[in-house]
Amino acid sequence: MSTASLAFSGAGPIAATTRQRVHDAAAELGYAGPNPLGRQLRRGRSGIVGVVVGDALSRAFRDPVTTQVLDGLVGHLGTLDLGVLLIPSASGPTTTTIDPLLESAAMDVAVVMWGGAGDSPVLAGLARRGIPTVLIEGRLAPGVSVVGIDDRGGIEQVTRHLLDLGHTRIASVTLPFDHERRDGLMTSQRLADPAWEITRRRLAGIHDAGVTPVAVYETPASLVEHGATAGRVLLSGPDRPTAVVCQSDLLASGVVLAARELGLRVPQDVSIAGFDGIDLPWLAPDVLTTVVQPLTEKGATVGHLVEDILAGAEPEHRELPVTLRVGTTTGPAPS
Amino acid sequence: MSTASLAFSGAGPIAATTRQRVHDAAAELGYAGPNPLGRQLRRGRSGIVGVVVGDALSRAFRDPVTTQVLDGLVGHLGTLDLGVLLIPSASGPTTTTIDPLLESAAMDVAVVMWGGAGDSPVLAGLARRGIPTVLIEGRLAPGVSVVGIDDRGGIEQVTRHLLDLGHTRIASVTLPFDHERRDGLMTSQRLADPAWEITRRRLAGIHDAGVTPVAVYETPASLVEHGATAGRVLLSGPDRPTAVVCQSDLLASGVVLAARELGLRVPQDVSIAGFDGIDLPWLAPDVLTTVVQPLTEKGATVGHLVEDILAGAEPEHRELPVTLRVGTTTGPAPS
DNA sequence: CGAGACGGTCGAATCGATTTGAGGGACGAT
DNA sequence: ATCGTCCCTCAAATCGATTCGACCGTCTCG
Repeated sequence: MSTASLAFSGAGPIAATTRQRVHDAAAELGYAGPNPLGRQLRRGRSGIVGVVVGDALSRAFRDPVTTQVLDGLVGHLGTLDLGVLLIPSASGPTTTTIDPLLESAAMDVAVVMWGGAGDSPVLAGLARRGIPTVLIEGRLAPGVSVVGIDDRGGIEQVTRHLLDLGHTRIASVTLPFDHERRDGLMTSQRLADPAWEITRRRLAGIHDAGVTPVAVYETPASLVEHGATAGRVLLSGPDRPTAVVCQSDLLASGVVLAARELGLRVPQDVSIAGFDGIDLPWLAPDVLTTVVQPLTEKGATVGHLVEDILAGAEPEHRELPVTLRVGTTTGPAPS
Repeated sequence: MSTASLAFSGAGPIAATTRQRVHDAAAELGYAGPNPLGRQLRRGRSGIVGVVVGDALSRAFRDPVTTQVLDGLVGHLGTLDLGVLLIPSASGPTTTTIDPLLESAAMDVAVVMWGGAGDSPVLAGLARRGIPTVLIEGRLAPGVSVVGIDDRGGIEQVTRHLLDLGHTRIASVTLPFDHERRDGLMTSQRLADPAWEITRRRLAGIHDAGVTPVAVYETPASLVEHGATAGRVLLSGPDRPTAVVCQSDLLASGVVLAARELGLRVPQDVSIAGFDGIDLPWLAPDVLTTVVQPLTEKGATVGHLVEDILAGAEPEHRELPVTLRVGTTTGPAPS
């Protein structure tokens, strides 16, 4: 029945009386409105954006960075009547198993958060299915859109801030280097070449400022507890660094907690800086010195790219700016 | 082409040579595999479970309770090849606007988190579309499945724990009473009847223990900062309570921070208890006394109910147990 | 040697909404 | 009064995979 379609969609010209008649009949027959599947098949569009979260959801969701970007994305997609389908991707060390959803779920566009390495089986799978992809914080690649930030420049900026304060013994706590997600001080060999782009760039930022970290600690995930572990190791050894540059705010918070635990005053005894600019209400009265990235806007930007792609635009790369926010956790180097 | 279907699905009997021939032809034509929309239409199933989050995503995701349940749910649904579609539902005070996704997205079952009141337009909309619904922590209603916990009993238990420690002046910090989400001390009038089931039940638990709170503070959301605000008010007034029972761990953490801020020792000067049993690594060295609910299992239980519903089972109600975990934030009442 | 059984292949109908194009009715204008 | 136009209604084709049933070839057993 084509008239019924018009009656519900309200698209074509239709008499009010006819529409009413259709609606009455529908109610009588217990018809609950158009079946979305039919519409989607006809349109050739599912109205669904798959969001591939490159980590166990439990862990990814504990990071406000992920959730805030997701919020910005959902917010923008909502205005376009696009839904977000959550696709976990447990990319274990050697696991090549791809979530079946990635293989078979209907989606018009895919968004990959924490894309990691460029050779990811996730990206390969999406490419094979011919699904346009937007990457968040990944390596630039042909055919996919990428939204990133100037994290290298941001880290350089915060490192210079520490140099200006007179620090010379600077350590760093990093995000995972690769899917192995090790926990511990870095060997110079492994240090050479992180497989994960984000870790590599943020590490490079320190060198851009002309600094070679006195120690580098790799954590298995951006979580407070891992930051605390790192902090205990870095701050209790001999030749304690006077400043610690962390690749995320959660890690930095952990280091702050470890410092407090060890009886060190922040920032008198040790300066600690983070990255991301998330809310840390429980760190009060301290305010973390950090590089603020526009998280919600990042999500919204991804949404815009998705919109453009659906409108037929070419893949594109966008880089968002970051700003240094000086808080109370960094101060002059102890003399 | 029906043979092609068989070749890809591998379901029916098919000769290896034919399958190979089909695959070759597919590769040559640039055919990327079966279109999920066709399959879904034919099957009459979309393979999608809509998850309605009853709050702004940014806020909901900041609460580990939500994300952990979601993780448990996604984990179980993943084994069933079901995808999770995120549906925000900005239920403002008087807002009746329903997210268009709720009206038009394809989903086989809906899960409503933080369902709130039973008269929710969300539930009404789902019922009208005839979509089976699983409610998390909502009011029992005919036709919908509900997964809940014995929070009333849990609160009673933790209140008795405080009574045993000799406390008599007990205050409470609550979740929102309704969509107004007020922030402040409760008037006895409003206190009478919280519209939101979860708040009502947890409040009732205190009374079950034979206690009438000396003060009740309503917060606009389960977040650390709101707990801190509540703590500052409750703990700085005259006739300071010696114990505070909070309806969530995040709220309790905020109260702990407020107490520290005011120079009060926990638990010597004031005992503080929470609810949920989430990880609070940054509260160290304190361990929150709290009522632990099995969050991941709760999500998995919802997943099971979804599975059963898709298999044709009737709506069902499940209640999960809670356990009291005594930490370092409660102690004998000051004399 | 013939008939039945079986494995494999293919055609056609189906799921449900959309959309195009044709047809019919009513009203206004000449 | 008749023609033209406009507005509405409706039939039919389409999107793509699935599935039932028909058909054909071969193999086996009597």
